[in-house]
Amino acid sequence: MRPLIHPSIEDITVEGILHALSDPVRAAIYAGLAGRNGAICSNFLTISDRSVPKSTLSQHFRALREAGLVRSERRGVEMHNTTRCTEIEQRFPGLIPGILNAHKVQATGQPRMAKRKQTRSKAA
Amino acid sequence: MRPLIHPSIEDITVEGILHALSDPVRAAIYAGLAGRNGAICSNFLTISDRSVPKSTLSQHFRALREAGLVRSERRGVEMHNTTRCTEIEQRFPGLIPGILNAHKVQATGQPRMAKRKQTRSKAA
DNA sequence: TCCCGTAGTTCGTAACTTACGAACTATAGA
DNA sequence: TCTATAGTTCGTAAGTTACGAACTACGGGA
Repeated sequence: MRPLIHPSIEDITVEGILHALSDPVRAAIYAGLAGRNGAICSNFLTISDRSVPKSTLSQHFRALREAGLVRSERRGVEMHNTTRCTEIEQRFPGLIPGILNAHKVQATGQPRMAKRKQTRSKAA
Repeated sequence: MRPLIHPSIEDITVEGILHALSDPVRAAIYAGLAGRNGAICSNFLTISDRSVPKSTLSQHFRALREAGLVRSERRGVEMHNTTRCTEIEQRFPGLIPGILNAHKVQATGQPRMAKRKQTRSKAA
């Protein structure tokens, strides 16, 4: 089994991060990891009411890891994953919060359709 | 020639935005558009010291447009393109600035490698 | 009105990427 | 050692992307 690849902070690219998080499953996994403080892969076999095959899940974790978003560590038979958001925040301030917030807005449908609440922007 | 497709603001997705901007050429085009206030496609036939074929460029503009990032308008024989960042900022606050800033950080190699300039953060 | 030049689009195809099942490796515990 | 659990890798089918060639759209003469 080939060793886990974790890019050093200065090798992390914006393109890599955006690409990794442009997939809805990976974005959900990442948001899930950021919510708790770490989790094992199999916690995400079901995510957003959708079941994800084990092999696909493994590839998604690899993508997140190699983009530098996640740190994975073997603990016995399990793989423990945590986000690297503190590091990334230092290198690219505002990037991850902006993305996570946008995903949240989209999921909860906030500005979406402006449910008769509409921050009273020029009531025209 | 099929008509230009501009998604309405509530149909714009985070995944779409991230995917569109995860391509270095598209990210550069978008940053270029955000810098000036609008430009025509052929302004980007050369970008980041790299020449981009016309057909590829056209596809990139289509991708940006259909992700909701750019508005294109025919003006005579040219296509005038502007970013939709004000709209997007309302729906996904902080997303676009975070991404643009991250690209800038990466391009100017700020935290990256800390070229002996290093904003004198704890001189250790 | 016709013709030409410029700006951008579409089509076809070759190259690349992704998803997932089957078969595998790694570890813990009995 | 045997078994169960957790995750990885491989092969392949399906999807996506890049780019040249051929096209459409528009403006400006003559």
